[in-house]
Amino acid sequence: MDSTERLKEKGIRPSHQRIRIYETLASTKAHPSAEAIYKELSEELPTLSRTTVYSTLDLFAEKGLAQRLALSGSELRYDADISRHVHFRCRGCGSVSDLAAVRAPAPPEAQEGYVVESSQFYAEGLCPACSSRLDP
Amino acid sequence: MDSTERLKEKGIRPSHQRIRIYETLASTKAHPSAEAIYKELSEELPTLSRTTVYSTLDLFAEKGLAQRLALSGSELRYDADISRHVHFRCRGCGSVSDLAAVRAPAPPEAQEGYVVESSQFYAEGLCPACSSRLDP
DNA sequence: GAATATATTGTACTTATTACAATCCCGTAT
DNA sequence: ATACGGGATTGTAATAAGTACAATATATTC
Repeated sequence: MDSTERLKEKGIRPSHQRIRIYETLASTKAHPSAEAIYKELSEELPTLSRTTVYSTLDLFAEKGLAQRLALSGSELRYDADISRHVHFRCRGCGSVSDLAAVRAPAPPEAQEGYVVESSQFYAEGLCPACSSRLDP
Repeated sequence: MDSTERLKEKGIRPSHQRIRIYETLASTKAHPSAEAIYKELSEELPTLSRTTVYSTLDLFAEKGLAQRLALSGSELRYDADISRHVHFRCRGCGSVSDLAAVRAPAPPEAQEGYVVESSQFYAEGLCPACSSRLDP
């Protein structure tokens, strides 16, 4: 299924900007921030505005087309892979990757009165490159 | 054990500011931000600086005296309860609470080359007050 | 008690994000 | 086809969280 269909399916009007933002997000495993996506697309779409990128990613997260990742780094990161998986943030280089070998916990059941809408499991530490660079 | 001992135990010099910041953090279940702690202590310690609060909380997190919580809200929150438990952020009022009934997952085992130093599991949605206010 | 190290303060700055008003663009009804 | 209306996009300005840094104060060691 192409990106246009994906957006429609989630009730999002598939404008050119939205399609390109989605495709950019979906084509990487780097878990980019809004700024990273903005930079990536700036050449191709010189009039693209930061505000559009921010609000579009926000919309994707609302509509369940992407995950919003709040990690200890400063900026929010996004992931077009909405399957349940564990994220890892390296405090050495700031990169965010998937811990594919780790089974992600199921979303918690709500306690009395709580409505759970999403959940996240993530770890922090050193990635292979940084641990060999900093540790030994 | 008193706060002074706790700080010493973790290799933190127990200055007056640090002790009061720790006690403030330990006396609440609200998971306050640096700013919230700063405001709370400002009356009592009029010369207290934001920078001190930020760097002290950072130090606590480094030394394992507190958990740093990165949630989808804008600011980092802190928790003096370092036991493994699940956090919940309400998108209605922004409050952060513990989901006591939910068993927190164990820290993930590192994949080849990764060094896992900490991990977090959290959920988002509506707290009891907001869900009855917004939903029905 | 002097010398040294560590902690705190205050200010300035950076960076991420949001607010908002103006403009643009697309789909539909005339 | 063309005009209308609403959502989408843009650009600028503002806010808010966090960090850098140099000066000062406080504590610790000799």
